[in-house]
Amino acid sequence: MSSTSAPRTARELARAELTRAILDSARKQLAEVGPAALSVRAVARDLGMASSATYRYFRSRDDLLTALLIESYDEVGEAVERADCSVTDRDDLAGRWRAVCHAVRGWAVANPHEYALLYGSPVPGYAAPEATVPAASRVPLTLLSLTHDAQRAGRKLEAPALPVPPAEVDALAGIRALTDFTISDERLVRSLIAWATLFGHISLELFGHMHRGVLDYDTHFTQVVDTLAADLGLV
Amino acid sequence: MSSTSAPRTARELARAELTRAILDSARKQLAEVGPAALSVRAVARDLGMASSATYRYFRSRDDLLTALLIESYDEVGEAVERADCSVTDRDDLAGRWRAVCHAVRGWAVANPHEYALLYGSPVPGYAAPEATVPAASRVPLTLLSLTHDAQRAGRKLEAPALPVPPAEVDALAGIRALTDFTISDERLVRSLIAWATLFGHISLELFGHMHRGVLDYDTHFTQVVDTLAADLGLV
DNA sequence: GGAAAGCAAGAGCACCGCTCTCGTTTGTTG
DNA sequence: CAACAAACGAGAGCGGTGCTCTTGCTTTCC
Repeated sequence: MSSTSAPRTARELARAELTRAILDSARKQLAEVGPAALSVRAVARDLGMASSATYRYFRSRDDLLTALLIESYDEVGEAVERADCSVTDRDDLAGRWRAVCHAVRGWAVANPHEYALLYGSPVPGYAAPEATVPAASRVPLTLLSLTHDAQRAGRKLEAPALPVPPAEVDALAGIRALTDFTISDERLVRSLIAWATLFGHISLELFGHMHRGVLDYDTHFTQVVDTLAADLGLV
Repeated sequence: MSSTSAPRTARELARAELTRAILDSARKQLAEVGPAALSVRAVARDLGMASSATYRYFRSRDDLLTALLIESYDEVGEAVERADCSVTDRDDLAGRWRAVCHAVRGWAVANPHEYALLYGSPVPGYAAPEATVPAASRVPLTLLSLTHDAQRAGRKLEAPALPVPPAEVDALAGIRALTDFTISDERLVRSLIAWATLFGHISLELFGHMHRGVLDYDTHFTQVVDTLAADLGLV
């Protein structure tokens, strides 16, 4: 991308600082009012500048949202990677799985609007640009590499593994192209299911669909995560 | 709620008709531009009336969205219930499960904006009123009653069932209060997991998180649904 | 028949994203 | 050092939004 070198001139330095200030203010507003109500004018007001001036730093509101999107993806991605690394016994796959899953949900609960921005309905006609892909991939890649470790450790899937027909193998070719390690078809399917379960659960919880059905989200989430760990043979 | 009786006077009839027309136009716009871009003024334009006049029928844009929310919930709920009933062999639990799951996804793919309205990020500060609960419950209740049938038929869960601690039993008391039948704790947990997996998968797919990873959504979804059926012992 | 309620329409308020212009500041180059 | 070009901030303005208020008209009901 553009010049990522350190700002030499005073102007470049001021630009970097103001860009950061806009992002911080936008991030604050995002956390308070949510993505849909994020207003460029309000950000400008917060910073004491004319709203038109902000357009020198972000070409549009969508561009600003994209920047926040990447920041948030990286934030949750880093939280998840750190949670994984925090488990000193690398062979404690179930422990790592639990740490990772609870890191995702912990971040989501602490930053519900950011989570909604990442995993909720996409904004109007806006399609996330390719630039977001690397940041967005951090969490799924962490999950996949964990199940790959389980395969290397010789753990067997405990949940029933259906035969994977050739069509399904083809359908999953994209993932194999994105990863450098090789997972068995059955384990890959199970991993994707766990991925969907994880985010499905968090979305259902955060978006209010478990209201009055599940009374204690923490407890139930723990049960779900443990069950997934058992399915994946991580225990 | 308000008078649900047939309109007697000409005025009441006109009111019912116009309410319907507003809903239809709004629904059309919802499908075209999505919930966030739905505009009261555009609806009024479409109907050739002043925007202020629509406020006699819906107190606010959120009220209009709520009405669309309920309609959509009922639509997908009915699609799911019909899919279940369409399986003549009531003992073919796996077939019913497949029909139900594919009905949910089929509706979602055909009505992505409506799906986003229901299961995506909630709109700004808006909380779905209690009036939406019955309609919203139709799909999960269908899923639950299906697994309940499996229990009555003596099917055994095939995926590993972790012991359900008392705290988790308490956490799930809300669901038991909403249903009249009794499912074992283990089966209830598995059902909730399947529920989360189902909607998690559809959300990940529709919201673009499987982009370039999964190449054939239909095939993969089928694999997921079949796997869930096996887990639940429906085969 | 007349009061009361329901109604459509228009003007208007405060806000939004975004663009354009204008005068100023900054950096570069001859 | 001077001159030019690029970047910048501020302001006005456009077309759009949700929503309210007032003003008349129509329908309903007593």
